[in-house]
Amino acid sequence: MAKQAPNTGTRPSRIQQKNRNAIMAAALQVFASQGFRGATLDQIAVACDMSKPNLLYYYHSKEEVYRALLEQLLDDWLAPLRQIDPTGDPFDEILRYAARKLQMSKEMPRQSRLFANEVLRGAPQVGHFLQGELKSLVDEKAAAISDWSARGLIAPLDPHHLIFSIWAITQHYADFDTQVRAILPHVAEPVDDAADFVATLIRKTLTP
Amino acid sequence: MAKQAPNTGTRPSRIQQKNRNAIMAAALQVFASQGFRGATLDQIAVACDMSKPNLLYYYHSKEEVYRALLEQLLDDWLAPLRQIDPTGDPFDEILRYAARKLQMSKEMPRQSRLFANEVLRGAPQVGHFLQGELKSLVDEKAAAISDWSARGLIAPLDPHHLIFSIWAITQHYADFDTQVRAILPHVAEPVDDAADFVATLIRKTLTP
DNA sequence: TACAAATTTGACCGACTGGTCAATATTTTT
DNA sequence: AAAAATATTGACCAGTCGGTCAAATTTGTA
Repeated sequence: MAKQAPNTGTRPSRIQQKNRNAIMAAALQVFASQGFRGATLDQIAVACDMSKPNLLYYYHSKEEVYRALLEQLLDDWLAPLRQIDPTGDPFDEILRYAARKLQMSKEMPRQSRLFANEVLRGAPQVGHFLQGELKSLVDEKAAAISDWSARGLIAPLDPHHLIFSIWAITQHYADFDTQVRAILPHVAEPVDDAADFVATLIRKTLTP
Repeated sequence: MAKQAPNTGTRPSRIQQKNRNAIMAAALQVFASQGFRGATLDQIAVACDMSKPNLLYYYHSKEEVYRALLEQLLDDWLAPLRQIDPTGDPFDEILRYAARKLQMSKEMPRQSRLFANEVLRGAPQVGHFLQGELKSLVDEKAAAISDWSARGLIAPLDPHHLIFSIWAITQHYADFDTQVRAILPHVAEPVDDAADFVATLIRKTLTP
Protein backbone atom coordinates (compact mmCIF):
# COMPACT_ATOMS: atom_id res chain seq x y z
CA MET A 1 0.00 0.00 0.00
CA ALA A 2 1.24 3.46 -0.84
CA LYS A 3 2.47 5.46 2.10
CA GLN A 4 -0.14 8.14 1.91
CA ALA A 5 -2.46 9.60 -0.63
CA PRO A 6 -5.49 11.77 -0.38
CA ASN A 7 -8.31 9.32 -0.99
CA THR A 8 -7.45 8.20 -4.46
CA GLY A 9 -10.37 6.43 -6.07
CA THR A 10 -13.11 8.23 -4.24
CA ARG A 11 -14.28 11.63 -5.29
CA PRO A 12 -11.91 14.35 -4.08
CA SER A 13 -13.36 16.39 -1.27
CA ARG A 14 -14.12 20.06 -1.60
CA ILE A 15 -11.01 20.95 0.34
CA GLN A 16 -8.85 18.73 -1.82
CA GLN A 17 -10.20 20.26 -4.97
CA LYS A 18 -9.43 23.70 -3.65
CA ASN A 19 -5.93 22.87 -2.49
CA ARG A 20 -4.95 21.02 -5.64
CA ASN A 21 -6.10 23.95 -7.70
CA ALA A 22 -4.18 26.35 -5.52
CA ILE A 23 -1.06 24.22 -5.87
CA MET A 24 -1.37 24.00 -9.64
CA ALA A 25 -1.81 27.75 -9.91
CA ALA A 26 1.21 28.41 -7.74
CA ALA A 27 3.27 25.76 -9.51
CA LEU A 28 2.47 27.25 -12.90
CA GLN A 29 3.71 30.60 -11.78
CA VAL A 30 6.90 29.26 -10.24
CA PHE A 31 7.81 26.60 -12.80
CA ALA A 32 7.12 28.90 -15.73
CA SER A 33 9.47 31.57 -14.47
CA GLN A 34 12.16 29.40 -12.90
CA GLY A 35 12.09 26.15 -14.85
CA PHE A 36 11.87 22.74 -13.24
CA ARG A 37 15.24 22.75 -11.59
CA GLY A 38 15.12 26.41 -10.68
CA ALA A 39 11.79 26.13 -8.92
CA THR A 40 11.73 25.06 -5.29
CA LEU A 41 8.97 23.44 -3.30
CA ASP A 42 9.29 26.21 -0.76
CA GLN A 43 8.57 28.82 -3.43
CA ILE A 44 5.50 26.92 -4.56
CA ALA A 45 4.36 26.37 -0.99
CA VAL A 46 4.69 30.06 -0.19
CA ALA A 47 2.92 31.00 -3.41
CA CYS A 48 -0.13 28.96 -2.47
CA ASP A 49 0.11 29.82 1.22
CA MET A 50 0.64 26.26 2.35
CA SER A 51 3.30 24.43 4.31
CA LYS A 52 5.74 22.32 2.33
CA PRO A 53 4.76 19.02 4.00
CA ASN A 54 1.14 19.80 3.27
CA LEU A 55 1.95 20.37 -0.36
CA LEU A 56 3.69 17.02 -0.40
CA TYR A 57 0.59 15.50 1.10
CA TYR A 58 -1.21 16.23 -2.15
CA TYR A 59 1.65 15.57 -4.55
CA HIS A 60 4.30 13.16 -3.35
CA SER A 61 7.23 14.82 -5.05
CA LYS A 62 8.31 17.89 -6.93
CA GLU A 63 8.33 15.91 -10.14
CA GLU A 64 4.75 14.80 -9.55
CA VAL A 65 3.65 18.42 -9.20
CA TYR A 66 5.45 19.24 -12.42
CA ARG A 67 4.00 16.30 -14.30
CA ALA A 68 0.48 17.04 -13.11
CA LEU A 69 0.88 20.61 -14.28
CA LEU A 70 2.07 19.56 -17.73
CA GLU A 71 -0.61 16.95 -18.12
CA GLN A 72 -3.24 19.52 -17.33
CA LEU A 73 -1.68 21.86 -19.89
CA LEU A 74 -1.49 19.41 -22.76
CA ASP A 75 -5.26 19.23 -23.11
CA ASP A 76 -5.58 22.96 -23.66
CA TRP A 77 -2.58 22.83 -25.92
CA LEU A 78 -4.12 20.58 -28.53
CA ALA A 79 -7.57 22.14 -28.48
CA PRO A 80 -7.04 24.80 -31.17
CA LEU A 81 -5.42 22.35 -33.56
CA ARG A 82 -8.26 19.88 -33.06
CA GLN A 83 -10.71 22.52 -34.17
CA ILE A 84 -9.31 22.73 -37.67
CA ASP A 85 -12.08 21.38 -39.87
CA PRO A 86 -10.92 19.58 -43.04
CA THR A 87 -14.28 20.26 -44.63
CA GLY A 88 -14.20 23.96 -43.92
CA ASP A 89 -12.72 26.79 -45.95
CA PRO A 90 -8.90 26.54 -45.86
CA PHE A 91 -8.28 30.23 -45.32
CA ASP A 92 -10.91 30.48 -42.62
CA GLU A 93 -9.70 27.39 -40.82
CA ILE A 94 -6.01 28.16 -40.85
CA LEU A 95 -6.40 31.85 -40.11
CA ARG A 96 -8.70 31.08 -37.24
CA TYR A 97 -6.24 28.54 -35.92
CA ALA A 98 -3.44 31.07 -35.94
CA ALA A 99 -5.67 33.65 -34.30
CA ARG A 100 -6.52 31.20 -31.53
CA LYS A 101 -2.87 30.37 -30.95
CA LEU A 102 -2.03 34.04 -30.85
CA GLN A 103 -4.79 34.62 -28.35
CA MET A 104 -3.44 31.82 -26.20
CA SER A 105 -0.05 33.49 -26.20
CA LYS A 106 -1.76 36.58 -24.88
CA GLU A 107 -3.96 34.92 -22.32
CA MET A 108 -1.78 32.00 -21.22
CA PRO A 109 1.81 33.17 -21.61
CA ARG A 110 3.01 31.24 -18.58
CA GLN A 111 1.67 27.98 -19.92
CA SER A 112 3.44 28.67 -23.19
CA ARG A 113 6.72 29.35 -21.43
CA LEU A 114 6.32 26.26 -19.28
CA PHE A 115 5.89 24.14 -22.37
CA ALA A 116 8.74 25.87 -24.17
CA ASN A 117 10.99 25.25 -21.23
CA GLU A 118 10.11 21.58 -21.18
CA VAL A 119 10.77 21.09 -24.90
CA LEU A 120 13.92 23.18 -24.75
CA ARG A 121 15.33 20.66 -22.26
CA GLY A 122 14.59 17.76 -24.57
CA ALA A 123 11.05 17.10 -23.35
CA PRO A 124 12.04 14.69 -20.56
CA GLN A 125 8.44 14.49 -19.34
CA VAL A 126 6.37 14.98 -22.47
CA GLY A 127 8.51 13.20 -25.04
CA HIS A 128 5.91 10.47 -25.39
CA PHE A 129 3.20 13.08 -25.89
CA LEU A 130 5.12 14.71 -28.71
CA GLN A 131 5.73 11.41 -30.48
CA GLY A 132 2.24 10.12 -29.81
CA GLU A 133 -0.80 12.31 -29.48
CA LEU A 134 0.76 15.43 -30.91
CA LYS A 135 2.35 13.76 -33.92
CA SER A 136 -0.88 11.90 -34.73
CA LEU A 137 -2.95 15.03 -34.60
CA VAL A 138 -0.43 17.04 -36.59
CA ASP A 139 -0.17 14.36 -39.24
CA GLU A 140 -3.94 14.25 -39.48
CA LYS A 141 -4.27 17.99 -39.95
CA ALA A 142 -1.27 18.07 -42.25
CA ALA A 143 -3.07 15.59 -44.47
CA ALA A 144 -6.06 17.88 -44.58
CA ILE A 145 -3.86 20.79 -45.59
CA SER A 146 -2.20 18.69 -48.26
CA ASP A 147 -5.61 17.86 -49.57
CA TRP A 148 -6.50 21.54 -49.80
CA SER A 149 -3.28 22.08 -51.70
CA ALA A 150 -3.96 19.19 -54.05
CA ARG A 151 -7.37 20.61 -54.84
CA GLY A 152 -5.84 23.96 -55.63
CA LEU A 153 -7.65 25.78 -52.84
CA ILE A 154 -4.36 26.93 -51.37
CA ALA A 155 -0.80 27.07 -52.63
CA PRO A 156 1.20 23.87 -52.79
CA LEU A 157 3.28 23.87 -49.62
CA ASP A 158 4.68 21.61 -46.97
CA PRO A 159 1.92 21.33 -44.38
CA HIS A 160 4.21 20.37 -41.51
CA HIS A 161 6.44 23.38 -41.96
CA LEU A 162 3.38 25.57 -42.27
CA ILE A 163 2.21 24.34 -38.90
CA PHE A 164 5.68 24.83 -37.42
CA SER A 165 5.72 28.39 -38.70
CA ILE A 166 2.38 29.16 -37.14
CA TRP A 167 3.52 27.69 -33.85
CA ALA A 168 6.78 29.56 -33.98
CA ILE A 169 5.34 32.97 -34.77
CA THR A 170 2.42 32.84 -32.39
CA GLN A 171 4.27 31.35 -29.43
CA HIS A 172 7.13 33.78 -29.97
CA TYR A 173 5.00 36.54 -28.47
CA ALA A 174 4.62 34.58 -25.23
CA ASP A 175 8.00 32.88 -24.96
CA PHE A 176 10.07 35.88 -26.02
CA ASP A 177 7.81 38.43 -24.45
CA THR A 178 10.73 40.07 -22.68
CA GLN A 179 12.56 40.57 -25.95
CA VAL A 180 9.49 41.76 -27.83
CA ARG A 181 8.72 44.35 -25.19
CA ALA A 182 12.33 45.48 -25.06
CA ILE A 183 12.14 46.28 -28.75
CA LEU A 184 8.59 47.64 -28.78
CA PRO A 185 8.48 49.55 -25.50
CA HIS A 186 5.73 51.85 -26.76
CA VAL A 187 3.33 49.08 -27.71
CA ALA A 188 0.86 48.24 -24.98
CA GLU A 189 -0.10 44.80 -26.18
CA PRO A 190 2.32 43.29 -28.71
CA VAL A 191 0.00 40.37 -29.48
CA ASP A 192 -2.81 42.65 -30.60
CA ASP A 193 -0.30 44.71 -32.52
CA ALA A 194 0.87 41.57 -34.31
CA ALA A 195 -2.50 40.11 -35.21
CA ASP A 196 -2.89 41.89 -38.54
CA PHE A 197 0.64 41.19 -39.62
CA VAL A 198 0.38 37.51 -38.83
CA ALA A 199 -2.95 37.18 -40.61
CA THR A 200 -1.55 38.85 -43.70
CA LEU A 201 1.58 36.73 -43.65
CA ILE A 202 -0.45 33.55 -43.53
CA ARG A 203 -2.96 34.69 -46.11
CA LYS A 204 -0.20 35.50 -48.56
CA THR A 205 1.54 32.23 -47.88
CA LEU A 206 -1.63 30.25 -48.53
CA THR A 207 -2.59 32.12 -51.69
CA PRO A 208 -1.70 30.00 -54.72
CA MET B 1 42.98 43.84 -4.33
CA ALA B 2 40.91 41.01 -5.65
CA LYS B 3 41.50 37.68 -4.03
CA GLN B 4 42.79 35.97 -7.08
CA ALA B 5 42.63 36.40 -10.80
CA PRO B 6 44.62 34.97 -13.65
CA ASN B 7 46.81 37.89 -14.64
CA THR B 8 44.17 40.35 -15.71
CA GLY B 9 45.67 43.17 -17.69
CA THR B 10 48.51 41.25 -19.20
CA ARG B 11 48.03 39.01 -22.19
CA PRO B 12 46.55 35.65 -21.19
CA SER B 13 49.00 32.82 -21.37
CA ARG B 14 48.66 29.96 -23.79
CA ILE B 15 47.42 27.70 -21.03
CA GLN B 16 44.83 30.24 -19.93
CA GLN B 17 43.56 30.64 -23.43
CA LYS B 18 43.19 26.91 -23.75
CA ASN B 19 41.46 26.44 -20.42
CA ARG B 20 39.09 29.33 -20.83
CA ASN B 21 38.07 27.99 -24.20
CA ALA B 22 37.56 24.54 -22.76
CA ILE B 23 35.43 25.96 -19.97
CA MET B 24 33.30 27.98 -22.36
CA ALA B 25 32.73 24.94 -24.56
CA ALA B 26 31.76 22.80 -21.60
CA ALA B 27 29.60 25.53 -20.12
CA LEU B 28 27.75 25.97 -23.39
CA GLN B 29 26.91 22.31 -23.47
CA VAL B 30 25.77 22.17 -19.86
CA PHE B 31 23.96 25.50 -19.59
CA ALA B 32 22.15 24.99 -22.90
CA SER B 33 20.72 21.67 -21.86
CA GLN B 34 20.11 22.32 -18.17
CA GLY B 35 19.53 26.04 -17.89
CA PHE B 36 21.36 28.29 -15.46
CA ARG B 37 19.90 26.88 -12.29
CA GLY B 38 19.90 23.31 -13.54
CA ALA B 39 23.55 23.36 -14.46
CA THR B 40 26.14 22.61 -11.79
CA LEU B 41 29.76 23.60 -11.60
CA ASP B 42 30.63 19.94 -11.14
CA GLN B 43 28.98 19.06 -14.44
CA ILE B 44 30.89 21.79 -16.23
CA ALA B 45 34.13 20.81 -14.52
CA VAL B 46 33.70 17.20 -15.53
CA ALA B 47 32.79 18.20 -19.09
CA CYS B 48 36.04 20.09 -19.51
CA ASP B 49 38.06 17.58 -17.51
CA MET B 50 39.06 20.03 -14.82
CA SER B 51 38.67 20.21 -11.06
CA LYS B 52 36.00 22.51 -9.72
CA PRO B 53 38.40 24.75 -7.80
CA ASN B 54 40.48 25.08 -10.93
CA LEU B 55 37.44 26.14 -12.89
CA LEU B 56 36.75 28.74 -10.22
CA TYR B 57 40.31 29.92 -10.61
CA TYR B 58 39.43 31.14 -14.09
CA TYR B 59 35.91 32.32 -13.40
CA HIS B 60 35.14 33.35 -9.85
CA SER B 61 31.55 32.18 -9.78
CA LYS B 62 28.96 30.21 -11.66
CA GLU B 63 27.27 33.40 -12.67
CA GLU B 64 30.51 34.74 -14.08
CA VAL B 65 30.87 31.67 -16.26
CA TYR B 66 27.33 32.12 -17.45
CA ARG B 67 27.74 35.81 -18.16
CA ALA B 68 30.99 35.27 -20.04
CA LEU B 69 29.28 32.66 -22.16
CA LEU B 70 26.37 34.94 -23.01
CA GLU B 71 28.60 37.88 -23.75
CA GLN B 72 30.59 35.78 -26.16
CA LEU B 73 27.37 34.66 -27.82
CA LEU B 74 25.83 38.09 -28.31
CA ASP B 75 28.43 39.11 -30.86
CA ASP B 76 27.61 36.21 -33.14
CA TRP B 77 23.96 36.79 -32.52
CA LEU B 78 23.84 40.24 -34.07
CA ALA B 79 26.13 39.50 -36.98
CA PRO B 80 23.53 38.35 -39.52
CA LEU B 81 21.22 41.27 -38.80
CA ARG B 82 24.10 43.70 -39.17
CA GLN B 83 24.74 42.40 -42.64
CA ILE B 84 21.39 43.57 -43.97
CA ASP B 85 22.28 46.26 -46.47
CA PRO B 86 19.72 49.08 -46.81
CA THR B 87 21.06 49.85 -50.26
CA GLY B 88 20.74 46.30 -51.49
CA ASP B 89 17.82 44.52 -53.07
CA PRO B 90 15.11 43.99 -50.45
CA PHE B 91 14.30 40.43 -51.44
CA ASP B 92 17.94 39.44 -51.61
CA GLU B 93 18.80 41.07 -48.31
CA ILE B 94 15.89 39.73 -46.30
CA LEU B 95 15.97 36.27 -47.80
CA ARG B 96 19.67 36.03 -47.19
CA TYR B 97 19.16 37.17 -43.62
CA ALA B 98 16.60 34.45 -43.00
CA ALA B 99 18.84 31.87 -44.64
CA ARG B 100 21.70 32.87 -42.36
CA LYS B 101 19.53 32.65 -39.28
CA LEU B 102 18.30 29.26 -40.38
CA GLN B 103 21.85 28.11 -40.89
CA MET B 104 22.73 29.31 -37.42
CA SER B 105 19.93 27.20 -36.01
CA LYS B 106 21.46 24.24 -37.73
CA GLU B 107 25.06 24.90 -36.82
CA MET B 108 24.68 26.51 -33.39
CA PRO B 109 21.55 25.03 -31.87
CA ARG B 110 22.95 25.05 -28.35
CA GLN B 111 23.70 28.75 -28.53
CA SER B 112 20.16 29.34 -29.69
CA ARG B 113 18.73 27.33 -26.82
CA LEU B 114 20.98 29.08 -24.33
CA PHE B 115 19.70 32.43 -25.52
CA ALA B 116 16.11 31.24 -25.59
CA ASN B 117 16.44 30.00 -22.05
CA GLU B 118 17.80 33.31 -20.89
CA VAL B 119 15.03 35.33 -22.50
CA LEU B 120 12.39 32.87 -21.32
CA ARG B 121 13.41 33.64 -17.74
CA GLY B 122 13.02 37.36 -18.31
CA ALA B 123 16.54 38.02 -19.52
CA PRO B 124 18.05 38.64 -16.06
CA GLN B 125 21.55 38.90 -17.54
CA VAL B 126 20.98 40.31 -21.02
CA GLY B 127 18.08 42.65 -20.39
CA HIS B 128 20.30 45.64 -21.00
CA PHE B 129 21.49 44.13 -24.27
CA LEU B 130 17.94 43.68 -25.51
CA GLN B 131 16.97 47.25 -24.67
CA GLY B 132 20.25 48.70 -25.89
CA GLU B 133 22.30 47.21 -28.67
CA LEU B 134 19.63 44.89 -29.99
CA LYS B 135 16.83 47.44 -30.03
CA SER B 136 19.04 50.02 -31.72
CA LEU B 137 20.07 47.64 -34.43
CA VAL B 138 16.55 46.35 -34.96
CA ASP B 139 15.15 49.86 -35.17
CA GLU B 140 17.81 50.77 -37.68
CA LYS B 141 17.07 47.81 -39.92
CA ALA B 142 13.34 48.25 -39.42
CA ALA B 143 13.70 51.76 -40.78
CA ALA B 144 15.43 50.37 -43.85
CA ILE B 145 12.60 47.92 -44.38
CA SER B 146 10.03 50.67 -43.97
CA ASP B 147 11.88 52.63 -46.60
CA TRP B 148 11.71 49.72 -49.00
CA SER B 149 7.99 49.53 -48.33
CA ALA B 150 7.51 53.24 -48.87
CA ARG B 151 9.30 53.01 -52.20
CA GLY B 152 7.01 50.19 -53.24
CA LEU B 153 9.80 47.67 -53.55
CA ILE B 154 8.11 45.37 -51.07
CA ALA B 155 4.62 45.18 -49.62
CA PRO B 156 3.64 47.65 -46.92
CA LEU B 157 4.14 45.79 -43.68
CA ASP B 158 5.22 46.27 -40.10
CA PRO B 159 9.00 45.81 -40.18
CA HIS B 160 9.32 44.88 -36.52
CA HIS B 161 6.83 42.07 -36.75
CA LEU B 162 8.50 40.89 -39.93
CA ILE B 163 11.77 40.61 -38.04
CA PHE B 164 10.06 38.86 -35.15
CA SER B 165 8.54 36.36 -37.54
CA ILE B 166 11.87 35.58 -39.11
CA TRP B 167 13.42 35.12 -35.69
CA ALA B 168 10.57 32.94 -34.54
CA ILE B 169 10.50 30.64 -37.53
CA THR B 170 14.23 30.19 -37.89
CA GLN B 171 15.02 29.76 -34.20
CA HIS B 172 12.13 27.38 -33.82
CA TYR B 173 14.15 24.68 -35.54
CA ALA B 174 16.87 24.95 -32.91
CA ASP B 175 14.85 25.68 -29.79
CA PHE B 176 12.08 23.18 -30.48
CA ASP B 177 14.30 20.66 -32.16
CA THR B 178 12.96 17.88 -29.96
CA GLN B 179 9.41 18.61 -31.01
CA VAL B 180 10.26 19.03 -34.68
CA ARG B 181 12.05 15.70 -34.77
CA ALA B 182 9.25 13.99 -32.89
CA ILE B 183 6.87 15.04 -35.63
CA LEU B 184 9.24 14.54 -38.57
CA PRO B 185 11.08 11.37 -37.52
CA HIS B 186 11.87 10.49 -41.13
CA VAL B 187 13.55 13.78 -41.97
CA ALA B 188 17.30 13.69 -41.52
CA GLU B 189 17.87 17.42 -41.27
CA PRO B 190 14.73 19.44 -40.54
CA VAL B 191 16.50 22.74 -41.16
CA ASP B 192 17.43 21.82 -44.71
CA ASP B 193 13.96 20.47 -45.22
CA ALA B 194 12.51 23.79 -44.08
CA ALA B 195 14.72 26.11 -46.13
CA ASP B 196 12.53 26.18 -49.23
CA PHE B 197 9.34 26.62 -47.29
CA VAL B 198 10.72 29.50 -45.27
CA ALA B 199 12.10 31.23 -48.35
CA THR B 200 8.76 30.95 -50.10
CA LEU B 201 6.86 32.20 -47.09
CA ILE B 202 9.04 35.27 -46.83
CA ARG B 203 9.03 35.95 -50.55
CA LYS B 204 5.25 35.88 -50.66
CA THR B 205 5.01 38.06 -47.60
CA LEU B 206 7.29 40.65 -49.13
CA THR B 207 5.63 40.69 -52.53
CA PRO B 208 3.40 43.76 -52.82
C1' DT C 1 69.69 25.41 -11.46
C1' DA C 2 67.17 28.31 -8.44
C1' DC C 3 63.60 31.24 -7.69
C1' DA C 4 59.11 33.26 -8.44
C1' DA C 5 54.84 33.22 -10.52
C1' DA C 6 51.08 30.75 -12.14
C1' DT C 7 48.29 26.67 -11.97
C1' DT C 8 46.00 22.71 -9.80
C1' DT C 9 43.69 20.11 -6.29
C1' DG C 10 41.96 17.53 -1.98
C1' DA C 11 39.56 18.59 1.87
C1' DC C 12 36.25 21.13 3.73
C1' DC C 13 32.09 24.34 4.83
C1' DG C 14 27.65 26.57 5.14
C1' DA C 15 23.42 27.20 2.81
C1' DC C 16 19.82 25.20 0.41
C1' DT C 17 16.57 21.69 -0.92
C1' DG C 18 13.68 17.63 -1.54
C1' DG C 19 11.64 14.73 1.35
C1' DT C 20 10.25 12.22 6.01
C1' DC C 21 7.81 11.62 10.29
C1' DA C 22 5.54 11.80 14.42
C1' DA C 23 2.37 14.68 16.52
C1' DT C 24 -1.48 17.89 16.28
C1' DA C 25 -5.60 19.94 14.52
C1' DT C 26 -9.65 19.77 11.79
C1' DT C 27 -13.49 17.73 9.43
C1' DT C 28 -16.59 13.97 8.60
C1' DT C 29 -19.10 10.05 10.01
C1' DT C 30 -21.50 7.16 13.27
C1' DA D 1 -20.43 13.39 21.55
C1' DA D 2 -17.19 9.96 20.33
C1' DA D 3 -14.62 7.81 16.95
C1' DA D 4 -12.57 7.70 12.57
C1' DA D 5 -10.77 9.73 8.67
C1' DT D 6 -8.61 13.62 6.75
C1' DA D 7 -5.69 17.58 6.74
C1' DT D 8 -1.75 20.30 8.60
C1' DT D 9 2.64 21.32 10.49
C1' DG D 10 7.21 21.92 13.16
C1' DA D 11 11.29 19.67 13.50
C1' DC D 12 14.47 17.26 11.32
C1' DC D 13 17.61 14.73 7.91
C1' DA D 14 20.61 13.42 4.13
C1' DG D 15 22.35 14.81 -0.09
C1' DT D 16 23.73 18.48 -3.19
C1' DC D 17 25.91 22.62 -4.56
C1' DG D 18 28.50 26.95 -4.85
C1' DG D 19 32.41 28.43 -3.04
C1' DT D 20 36.95 28.69 0.09
C1' DC D 21 41.64 27.66 1.41
C1' DA D 22 46.00 26.07 2.31
C1' DA D 23 49.11 23.16 0.33
C1' DA D 24 51.22 21.00 -3.66
C1' DT D 25 52.58 20.94 -8.43
C1' DT D 26 53.83 22.88 -12.72
C1' DT D 27 55.51 26.50 -15.63
C1' DG D 28 58.17 30.44 -16.84
C1' DT D 29 62.38 33.01 -16.12
C1' DA D 30 66.94 34.97 -14.65
